[in-house]
Amino acid sequence: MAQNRTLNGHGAGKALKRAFFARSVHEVAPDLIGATLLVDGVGGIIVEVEAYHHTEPAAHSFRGPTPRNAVMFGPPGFVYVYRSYGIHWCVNFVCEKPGSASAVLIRAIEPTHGLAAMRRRRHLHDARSLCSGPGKLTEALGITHKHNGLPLDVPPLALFARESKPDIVAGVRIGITKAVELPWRYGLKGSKFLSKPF
DNA sequence: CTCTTGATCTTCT
DNA sequence: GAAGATCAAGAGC
Repeated sequence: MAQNRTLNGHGAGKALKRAFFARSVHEVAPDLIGATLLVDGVGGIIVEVEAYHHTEPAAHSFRGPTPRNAVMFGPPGFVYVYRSYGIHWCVNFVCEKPGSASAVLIRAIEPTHGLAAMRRRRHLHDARSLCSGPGKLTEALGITHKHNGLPLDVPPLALFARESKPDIVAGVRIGITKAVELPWRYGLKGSKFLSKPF
């Protein structure tokens, strides 16, 4: 409702607490489309995500715990940040329950808050290119290994619910070579801020 | 527009 | 030694 806009000052719904993630990753992933993610006040609307689960070989948790993926095996509502291809950072939200090792990879965001900071970090001006990919959005929001294991409902992280259910599209996940047939990628229909079209 | 390649960390073989 | 939940730049069409 409009009152929430003035209450939280972010133009989005109420703050999401970590309990939001204590259910199936396949329910959480589409429910995150339209939510607003902020890191120190910088971020925007989540428009693309992918679900991963330890029972499926594309997941980092498939072969059991390692120093890198330890957070995935912990409680829901925390962030798992990993190094991708030696150069980028990617951010996931842990779901379900301890040991279930499921998470949602955040793949694209529509920038709405702190555009100047994002442009400075990305050395780019075009809003459509600031957060249109998992490695791009972490750079724009300033997410690094220092954020690995932090709870999503405590500063510097903040998440706000969408105010109405958007049209969501699903498809196969991007950039993987195992379990390629699973349609576990979700996006905001018609968004111009996706990493790739559906 | 598409295709190729370099960057170089973590895990697995 | 090789592959991987990526990105940007350069070549070619």
